[in-house]
Amino acid sequence: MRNLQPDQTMDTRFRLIESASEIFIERGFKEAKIRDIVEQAKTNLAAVNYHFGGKEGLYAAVIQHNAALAIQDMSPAVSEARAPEEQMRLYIRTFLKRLLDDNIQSRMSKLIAREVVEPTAAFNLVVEQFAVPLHKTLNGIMRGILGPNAGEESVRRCSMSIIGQCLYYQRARRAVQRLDPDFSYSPANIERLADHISDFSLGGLRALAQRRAS
Amino acid sequence: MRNLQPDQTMDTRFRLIESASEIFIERGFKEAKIRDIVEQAKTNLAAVNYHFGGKEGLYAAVIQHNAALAIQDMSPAVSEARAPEEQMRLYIRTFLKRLLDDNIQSRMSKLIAREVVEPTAAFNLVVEQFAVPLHKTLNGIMRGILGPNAGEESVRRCSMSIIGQCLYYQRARRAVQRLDPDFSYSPANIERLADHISDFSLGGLRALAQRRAS
DNA sequence: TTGAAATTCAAACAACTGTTTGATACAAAT
DNA sequence: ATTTGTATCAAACAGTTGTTTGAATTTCAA
Repeated sequence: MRNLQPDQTMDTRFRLIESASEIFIERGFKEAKIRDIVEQAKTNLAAVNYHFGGKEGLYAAVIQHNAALAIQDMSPAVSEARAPEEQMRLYIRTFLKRLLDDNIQSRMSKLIAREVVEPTAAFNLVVEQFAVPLHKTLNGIMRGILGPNAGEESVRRCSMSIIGQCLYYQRARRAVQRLDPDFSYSPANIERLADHISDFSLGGLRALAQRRAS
Repeated sequence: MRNLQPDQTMDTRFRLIESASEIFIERGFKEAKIRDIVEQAKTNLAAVNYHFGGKEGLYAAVIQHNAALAIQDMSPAVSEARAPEEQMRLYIRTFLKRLLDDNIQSRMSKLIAREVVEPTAAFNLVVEQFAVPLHKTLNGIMRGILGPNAGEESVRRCSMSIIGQCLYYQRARRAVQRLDPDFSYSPANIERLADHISDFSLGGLRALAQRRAS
């Protein structure tokens, strides 16, 4: 049974979750090797099975841990800004930053992105609990721009057009670097990229809204 | 040494390349198991090493073989249509179809898409020889719509916005199905999806072109 | 037909990787 | 101090997977 005193036990658990978070995010569930995780956590190979029952248990703990860290500001994009156009800009900037920066707060977004593109046993949990709400938020913003007459189908496809653009820059990093040698993943350039995706998408949305109006 | 007569040798080589094409495309290089490939090819485990020198050699042969099959109509989008807007529609429809249909002709596009998202040892070859030309074609179309005053950077980002949308529907299939239960990967719906991406992107491009003009 | 080269095959090999084991160390409680 | 439960560790285990081996078979030219 688990012991919550601040002793070595908790330290090992914590160190394991920390290094596992990094390695799962970097390489994905299948390619992440337990031996690499325990080495980085400065503990023994058997520790994963002892504390988490196995690799899958560790992965579940990683999701739970990072969900708790991110839950506070998971969807901050909507409430603050007023016009849906500004909500969208904020949503895109926030999402893209999380996919591409190094913050601990952003880990859950990266885990979700992984599950979306290469599902594991935790797919249903992660999508149901995190991806669906995020998507619903974006759908709401899309509807705000497209207007009340837009069909649900059109709304969802616009959301996916935006998500798709953002994910591309995360998943296809090496190809991006080759196809656009000037491109940099610096914070400043990520801002500029978010602006491009926002401008591009806003143009697309307005065109769709207009077409529907005619 | 290789013998080109139409005997059992060539049959085995051919069957191996065929089943390997399917399995590499379906699961990716790392997850494709030689034992599955040889079983589907109805031959022995050692055949891969005998005929191709190893898994990597087989993968290289798969790329070469499918490149030869697709080379004839790799970039047919540009020449036929006149207006760049129509070129773009055709490009998107063709690319999306190839990513999502079951044609043998489309295999090379799927292999390229895999390399873009999860590079293997063949990344440089594949990107240099196939992805770069495809991208240049699309860049040309983008420039046709954006006008001569658009910066190279803007052109490239628009290309990537389009590619990103298309790749999303291929790579995130399971998430798409969950987030949009009505969505179907039927040929008819793929056409409609291509229309959406085209409309959305055309709106974005026109907005960018206009902003530049002002 | 015969013999050499090419091909196929079952088996073994070797490296990798998640899991289990049994011994040891440590902590807190009686 | 002894006991008990917890934690750590090195080692072994078991399954998977790419590769190699050596014998058997087939092919084909002389």
